[in-house]
Amino acid sequence: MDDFLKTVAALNDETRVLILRFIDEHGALCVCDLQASLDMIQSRLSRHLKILKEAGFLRVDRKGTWAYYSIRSPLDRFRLEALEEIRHLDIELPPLQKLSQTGECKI
Amino acid sequence: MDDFLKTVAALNDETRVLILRFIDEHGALCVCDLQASLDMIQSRLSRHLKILKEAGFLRVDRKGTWAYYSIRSPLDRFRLEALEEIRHLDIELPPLQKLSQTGECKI
DNA sequence: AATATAAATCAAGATATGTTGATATATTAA
DNA sequence: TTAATATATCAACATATCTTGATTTATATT
Repeated sequence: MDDFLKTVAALNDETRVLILRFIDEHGALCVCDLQASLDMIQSRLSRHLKILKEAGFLRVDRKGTWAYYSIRSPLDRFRLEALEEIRHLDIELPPLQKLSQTGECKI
Repeated sequence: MDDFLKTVAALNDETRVLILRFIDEHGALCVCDLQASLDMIQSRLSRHLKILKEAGFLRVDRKGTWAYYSIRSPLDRFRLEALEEIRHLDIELPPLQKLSQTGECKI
């Protein structure tokens, strides 16, 4: 029950659904990429990324000071169905700003 | 997005998961049946049943003063997957007390 | 119509969750 | 070691959600 509730709680926020969808669309992204792309302050993103990670949706890979978040794989059936459902939502995704790649990352 | 969040918010509560699972197990039940079976006060149940109904999981059929709640059918794919996931949770279901049938319903 | 019963709604308080700005931690480079 | 950068965490506040007991609404019975 706890795992299910944690999973569902993670989905129960518009910000997190957007983050999940955005990472689903673009693959591994670091916090500053997301910050620039989604126009969110860092502490806010960090909080939501942690919740999504602990709910089993995301994984983190550290490369130097960067933390790259990507969709965890494999996802179990329910989480996969949730992600699929999110893919079909009419969400306007802002353009990707990949600052970490161009070295422009100056939060 | 709103529909998805409403659906997910409805699932994001232990009480509602139990109610959903209980009705899924026993079929149509009225509020006083649930009250007796789940040992919850009426206003609490009424609130959660409304949330589950408005999230598309339950339907209501009024018969006299009784309101029978049952799983809405057909369920769309995601809600069905959620229900299936809930079926596989290790939830201890209390025994059914069908007061409305025996005329013992005296809230 | 008056009464009783089942369910819905409301009001108040307690708890949880999200946001922000500030601070702490960790890694890299000079 | 010191400074800089990316990320994580904390504290404070605002908002949302859940619970309970009281009240209201709707239906049925006398």
